[in-house]
Amino acid sequence: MTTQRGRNDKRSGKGLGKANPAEDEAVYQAILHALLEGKLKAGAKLAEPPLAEIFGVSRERIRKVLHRLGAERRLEMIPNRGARVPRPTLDDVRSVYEAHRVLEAGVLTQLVRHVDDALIERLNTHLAEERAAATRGDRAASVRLSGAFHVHLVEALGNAELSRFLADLLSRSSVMVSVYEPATDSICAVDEHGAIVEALRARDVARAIAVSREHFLHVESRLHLDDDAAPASEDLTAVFAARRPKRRKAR
Amino acid sequence: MTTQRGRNDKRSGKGLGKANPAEDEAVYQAILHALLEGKLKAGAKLAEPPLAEIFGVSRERIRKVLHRLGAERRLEMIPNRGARVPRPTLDDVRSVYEAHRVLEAGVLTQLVRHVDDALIERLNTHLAEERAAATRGDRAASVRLSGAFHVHLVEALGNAELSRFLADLLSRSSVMVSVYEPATDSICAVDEHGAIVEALRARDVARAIAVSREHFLHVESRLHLDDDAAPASEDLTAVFAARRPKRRKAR
DNA sequence: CCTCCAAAAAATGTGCACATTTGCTGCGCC
DNA sequence: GGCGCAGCAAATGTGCACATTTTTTGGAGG
Repeated sequence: MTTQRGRNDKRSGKGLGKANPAEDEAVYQAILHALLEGKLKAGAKLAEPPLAEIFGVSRERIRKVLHRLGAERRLEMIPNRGARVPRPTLDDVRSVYEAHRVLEAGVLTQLVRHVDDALIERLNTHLAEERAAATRGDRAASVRLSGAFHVHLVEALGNAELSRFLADLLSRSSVMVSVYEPATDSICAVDEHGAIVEALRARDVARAIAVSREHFLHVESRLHLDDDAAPASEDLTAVFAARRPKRRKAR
Repeated sequence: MTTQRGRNDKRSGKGLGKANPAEDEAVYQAILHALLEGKLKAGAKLAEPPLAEIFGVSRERIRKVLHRLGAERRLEMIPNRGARVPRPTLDDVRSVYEAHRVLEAGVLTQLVRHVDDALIERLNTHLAEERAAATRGDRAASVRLSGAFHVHLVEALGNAELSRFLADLLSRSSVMVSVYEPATDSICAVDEHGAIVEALRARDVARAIAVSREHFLHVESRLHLDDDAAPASEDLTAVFAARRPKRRKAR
């Protein structure tokens, strides 16, 4: 039976089985970036054919990336119905913040056992950067440095698992910012970060945790549903503009 | 160039695009189970063709599952070189245990704020089960219940993110047990679990964390490299025996 | 005008045939 | 006898042609 199919075609092996891992990564990074930057609307559908066209790669390439993002819980995959940008509920967001808060409590508990002057100094250097960014009104840098502070804390433990958890939480919460925008420009207050460092320096676990807890509750309380605030584009072509040559015959 | 492909063949659409999500899941679960049970040797290669033959599914099916397990860091994927069972170093194991310890410290900190009689009662019920299993010498149940205790703790917070982190850590550590066997049958001592519950009941954060910490350090100290202790089978056919009919022509 | 249903269109899922790469074996050469 | 390299076998990676869904469309009936 097996239908000896007649060696149908075989284009001049141009870019066929060409192993190009970098291309996968490029598409992955592009979509991930768009997600993290909040350029994609919350419930938006990410269909394979258009993306394949936009990036100029095969549909399978796109498919693989989409499923990967789904496995990382960055996209919502529904069998036979494709990928969508998740639309987190307010409880989902609170859940992420709470997880971060709980995790940091554990980190601080462990950290007071290992504080040394070098660590305090590194943290203070970071605080100075944060203050500088806040002073000159650089909002983008402030957001970035604010998250980086917590990363510094967990990385001080040198535990890859914990660092990964935090990175996971942070990336998830940055996606959510596009929906539940944390108010105006009042990101993590630098003072609160400073208070954490101060408590660490004093080896005062209870106070460090208390400050950290207040800090997070403070941020959480600012969450509010900001429906129309997200101008995230609807059509994918605009979002991923100029990512790939999009091989048209012209040119 | 564009290769007018000549509609080569088309077998009698037997079971071609047959959507069968359950089959993916079955293969995934089978391999995951073998991994968690420690039935797979530490550095073993998991090649696609043999697995496809064993499970009686297409190679793509296997491939997808393998990559998924790789994304979950349960398998070590090397481009163009396939999947291998990871060979964790002693530091890797310590890292997992430390992460668990830190995480639980945070969980306990948060938990003392929400303890109520119902929770204490549930935990005590669980402790009774653990003691019963220990008394009747049921090692399998003891191991399972011992892990379940920590799951109970984190689930008491009702935070999906944190629960997922713990599940991740637990599944990772159970794989490692096959290499660094935690001594004889001295798993988590029930007494230490009881002491945690007792501290919780008393709303004594510091003591709960201290006990938990001691508990984990206790377990960690028992880790040792047990080279020859793992009789994990080498050939895959034996490991996955009788999983799938392995459709031979003979009915 | 809305609802419901059938047919068409589009999108997702999967097996297969290759291309490419890796691993291995054996033969020649130093 | 060992070392290196050419050739071969096996395994991985990828595009493509379908099958199978899902979604949209269009029209008949209430």
